[in-house]
Amino acid sequence: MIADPGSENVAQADTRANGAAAALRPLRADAAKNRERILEAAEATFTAEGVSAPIDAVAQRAGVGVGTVYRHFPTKEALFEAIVTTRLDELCKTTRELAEGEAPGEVLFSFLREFGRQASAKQDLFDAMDAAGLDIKSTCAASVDELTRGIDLLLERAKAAGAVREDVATGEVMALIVGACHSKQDDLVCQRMVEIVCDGIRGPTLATR
Amino acid sequence: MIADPGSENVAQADTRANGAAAALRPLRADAAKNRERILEAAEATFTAEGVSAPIDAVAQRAGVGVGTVYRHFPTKEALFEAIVTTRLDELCKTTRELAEGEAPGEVLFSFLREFGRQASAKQDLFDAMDAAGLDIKSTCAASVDELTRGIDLLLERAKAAGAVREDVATGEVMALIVGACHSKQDDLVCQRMVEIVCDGIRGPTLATR
DNA sequence: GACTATACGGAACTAGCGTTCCGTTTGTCA
DNA sequence: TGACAAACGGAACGCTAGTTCCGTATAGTC
Repeated sequence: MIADPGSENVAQADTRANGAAAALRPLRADAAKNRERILEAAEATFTAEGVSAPIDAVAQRAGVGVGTVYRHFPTKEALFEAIVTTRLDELCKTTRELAEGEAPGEVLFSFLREFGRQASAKQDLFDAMDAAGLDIKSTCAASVDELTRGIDLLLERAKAAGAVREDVATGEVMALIVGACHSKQDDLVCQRMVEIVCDGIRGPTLATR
Repeated sequence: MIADPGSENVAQADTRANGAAAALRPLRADAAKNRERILEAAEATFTAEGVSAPIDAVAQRAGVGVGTVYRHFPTKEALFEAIVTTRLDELCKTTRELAEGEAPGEVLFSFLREFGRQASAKQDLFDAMDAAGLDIKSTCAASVDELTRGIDLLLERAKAAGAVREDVATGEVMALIVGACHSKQDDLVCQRMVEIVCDGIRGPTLATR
């Protein structure tokens, strides 16, 4: 179940409606239901097959025609963004909730575990991060930026508490976690890799550097 | 310059020649030169643009027609494999050379640095590892397996010397390095990420675990 | 120099996928 | 219940990229 980023039951993406004047007209009941179905089907499809899955597959899973998909989302990219933005925003919320925690080191590490869990379960998240690194023009960029700021806060606090070495950057940590969880391995293996990364960014090791 | 994995100047891939009987006939001089050109162009193209670069781009860079490319390599995949196999085999050779080294810990880490350097410079290598994780039927799989065994040896020695914790697996290390270097960042950032991974697999940290 | 197997070039074919178009259906409201 | 705007379905279009085909060119040989 995916919530609209903005208000509900509003034909935000319907570019085929009568221009800008109709932009805020409420959706008809069947249209609202279909929009929801499409979002759910798209999430399931992209999660399972990655962003390269064809729109037809999404439409079929949602039980609608492709035309209906395009009525709600003007391009495939727009559909993708609607999903990923939601997911990124949820992760953002998690950083804000965690930021209040008392042990900044453990706060950071448990967030990174959650981040890894999501990146490994949802192929599309990885794809989104990937795309964000390549071209910034995507609408997801705003959400990625906000998430980056959220993680940055957790990281700075952990550094201040001495739980993490000073010389790691937020982008590096994000790239490491996402990269680790990209090679579709067992969830267990992903968890272990995340732990290795966490250990890597802790304070100095016993071994000679 | 890419060497053929097997013998030289042999029409190994020319499926359009007169069947199996002609399989080992020496290539004509111009054909041998073109084959070499195609391999070089393909390496440059895939390195720069990833595996999704069209065959036309390779042909154009090589200064030949697409038909000529297909005369030498029956599919795009075959061309890709010819290149990646060569690169993987070189990395394998590196593991064997390093295996003789005296400080197993440093041996492993310097190999991982080299591995990361290659993965970050050559997008195609990443793609190859990616594909290998998904479907094993590819011919690259043999080379990936051999490389895995080579790294496994280095890792076991490093463990035996106490330079690396016992609970990391070869596949994890490989996935971490490749993953870290995938998100096309600066070379410098990649190096830093590799160092973080190296630290992560060293012995226990000073921080509480 | 002539002959032939080998190799070449690139137009044409094929397949997949994003997107559009338009005739048909349906929810909503008077 | 009838009218109409809103929404639907899916065939059709256009583009990209992999692969094939065949007429032409040429290296190698006698």
